[in-house]
Amino acid sequence: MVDSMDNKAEEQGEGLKTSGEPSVRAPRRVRADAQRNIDSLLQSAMQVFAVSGVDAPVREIAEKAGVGIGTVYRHFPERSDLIVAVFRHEVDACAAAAATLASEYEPGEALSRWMQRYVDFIAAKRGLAAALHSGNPAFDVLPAYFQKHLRPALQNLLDAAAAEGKVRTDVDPDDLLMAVASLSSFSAPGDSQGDQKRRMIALLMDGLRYNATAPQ
Amino acid sequence: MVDSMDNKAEEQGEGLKTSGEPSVRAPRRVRADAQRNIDSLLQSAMQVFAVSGVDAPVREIAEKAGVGIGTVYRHFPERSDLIVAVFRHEVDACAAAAATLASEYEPGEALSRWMQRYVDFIAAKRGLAAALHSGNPAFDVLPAYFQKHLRPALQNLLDAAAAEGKVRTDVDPDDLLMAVASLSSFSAPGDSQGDQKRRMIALLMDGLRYNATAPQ
DNA sequence: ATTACAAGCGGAACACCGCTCCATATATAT
DNA sequence: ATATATATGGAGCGGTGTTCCGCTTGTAAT
Repeated sequence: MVDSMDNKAEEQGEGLKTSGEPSVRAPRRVRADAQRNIDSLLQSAMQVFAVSGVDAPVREIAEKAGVGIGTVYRHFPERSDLIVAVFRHEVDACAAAAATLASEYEPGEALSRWMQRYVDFIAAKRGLAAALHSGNPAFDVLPAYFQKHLRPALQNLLDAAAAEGKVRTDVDPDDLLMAVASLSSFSAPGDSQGDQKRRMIALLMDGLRYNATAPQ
Repeated sequence: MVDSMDNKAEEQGEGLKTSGEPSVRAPRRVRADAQRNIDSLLQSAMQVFAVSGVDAPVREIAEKAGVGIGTVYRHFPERSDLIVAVFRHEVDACAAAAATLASEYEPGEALSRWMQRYVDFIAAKRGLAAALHSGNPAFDVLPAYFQKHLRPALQNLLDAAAAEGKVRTDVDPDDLLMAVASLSSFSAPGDSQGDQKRRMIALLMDGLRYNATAPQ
């Protein structure tokens, strides 16, 4: 019952910014108007979640997208499905940013910039992280998705930077992702502006550069 | 409006297991039957939260306690007040365990056992930790309460252990509390039984013993 | 172009939630 | 025994997630 949501429309949610492929596979899977509504819903959900948090009412999202409630539940049978879909979408965007940055900057700089991108991503997902650990089994699949997509992205950046001797070669991307995510959560009481977090993450990045093979 | 909940009944919730004092201060503050209901509510809430998580409906708690919904809201004006009260209660219990253990075991052993107690406490509060970071300002007071009560408890254990040279003297109790709590959250996907967590915490404790002044 | 129909749609309705309100009941001081 | 401040219970309110189903529409075969 939980696993039976594979052929859902979530994967079809292209066209938001990375509409590379026309998203056609099987002969006419989803109707054009339906696809339009799905895109619109993901757009609206992303914005509403960002503003009002993941507890925002479904009706609000439906209204903003200009569709009825029934339409929402046709494509996302449960509220959590919408959340998961948005989360995946943003993970994809963050992973895609790695390739973009790698082509625009030299390896060390690309790595730095992507880490900042990643930190922003985690920070923005504060409310969602709470939902993640709320015991709802619907979110159990997210950590795996998280790791599966973000790990290779970071791996590439690390390899490129390591090839130039900018960073060490013995760091596990998973550890780095987890460590940064972990540091980004659990803020101390007096850390109002997140300064402590920033410092801790900066330190972590310095540790990454420690003992690199060559200064240049 | 948020700050005006000071003279609430939460503090009166004695008699659960540590009914040392009769909890009388001002001449007849709460009626006896009311006190009984408050205790019963805290008991029920603790059990229900443990079983069904902090999202459990208030009606269920009221029913289990054998009181009406109105009674719940008389003593705990908002749902979050009940959660806060239960949380404080369990923090108190955990802090109290420090003194008990200190009197029953030698310092090193007492410290070890209390850390295990603390880990259990954090693990059990998984759902609550999610609520904690959900942005609800009602929970803003909890980290302070957490630190204020648990810190001295741990400090005493550390001092006693340090006096016997069992542990280092340069560890900040807050850092230790935060580190363990942080490690207990954010479980990795493949860490089903929490083995990784246990290992990481054990390592942390070893670090605590590293460079202690004397082997005996 | 017409047609047939699966796919999609909207929103009333339902169950359940947190919370309010107030007529009623009761513990306590006198 | 009486007075009254205090406490109680639950119907009811507004809001939520989710279901259901009659109606609409895109699509493909004709």
